[in-house]
Amino acid sequence: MFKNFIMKIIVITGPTASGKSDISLEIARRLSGEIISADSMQLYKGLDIGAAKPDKRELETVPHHLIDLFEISERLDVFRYVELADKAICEIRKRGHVPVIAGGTGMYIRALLYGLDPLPSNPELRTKLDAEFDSEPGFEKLKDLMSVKDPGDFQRWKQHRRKLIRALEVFEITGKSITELQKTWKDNPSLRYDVFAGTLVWDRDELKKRIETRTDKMLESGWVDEAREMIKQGLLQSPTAHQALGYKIIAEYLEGLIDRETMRCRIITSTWQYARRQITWFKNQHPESIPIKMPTDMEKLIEEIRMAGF
RNA sequence: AGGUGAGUAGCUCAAUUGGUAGAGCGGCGGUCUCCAAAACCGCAGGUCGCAGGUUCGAUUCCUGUCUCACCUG
Repeated sequence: MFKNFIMKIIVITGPTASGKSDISLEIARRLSGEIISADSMQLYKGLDIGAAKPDKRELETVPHHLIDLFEISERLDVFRYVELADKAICEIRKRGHVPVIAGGTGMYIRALLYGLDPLPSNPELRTKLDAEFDSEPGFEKLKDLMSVKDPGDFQRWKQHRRKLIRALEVFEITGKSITELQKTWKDNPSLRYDVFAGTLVWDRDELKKRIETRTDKMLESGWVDEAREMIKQGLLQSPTAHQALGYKIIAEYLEGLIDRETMRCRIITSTWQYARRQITWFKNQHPESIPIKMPTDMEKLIEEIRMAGF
């Protein structure tokens, strides 16, 4: 029959504020592509300014996917993202268009490209485990439990509450250690797609400046009001969306605990720390990706992508 | 001008009844398979305001000096 036909996709990643949206929009426009967001927070409705979603004009220029799909009260995870992205890629290819994955959530992108081992999960069990162990005193109990039940994983993650809870979840379902069930990704990095992947790379000081400028822009365009509204809707208590950067800091400002300048500085600092983690991630977890020095020559980049068969 | 207090890591502050100093935050590096804009691990920074004195030895005591804050006039 047909050989396993591997679909071609383009992936543009990079740290926050590196210009992924602009670059991918341009690529999509030129190569009749459609954009799939790879951003854990853009999936949520209402986090518009804070998640730096593309604006109306950009959304009209090129079709976008995996944006505004869920309420902030919903729980999301990598597995769910991969399902959605796979589906979106399929549909775009059916239309004869090129999927352009654009985003900074490295874990989602790596999982999409290299796949996830079929580790089981059970939402009810997980909720129960979280309630029991995801706290300071719970962590102590968890360590005691895991050290006898699953010593291997305990050794591996003994200081990492969340990973230990996940290990316990898998252990409860399968009776096996999660470490045993996971193939190490680096031993067998086989791609699920035929991909052209680029990581946007900036000079550090440049990127810092961009983060500052963008933060100011976000604040000017009403981020505080957006945050007030989302907090009212329960953002801070939400299972996943509460992790979105900045909102917790803005909450402190709204409560009068810090002044506006302090808020601004703290947002910039935590955004920078996030960017650094992303840089580390993309540097070490994505052998498929080539660095794209920014600012880049768009013509040359498009040419390069065309040469790769798009 | 006089009085009081403070001057210790980039920042906020500990400690040493005299034996050359720690923490948090920040910075830097890293980990990462179902909360990842998360969570976790590691590392590097200090001539202890400056100048003298006492002492085997001072960041710690004494004197002077500078800076800052507050108080009095």
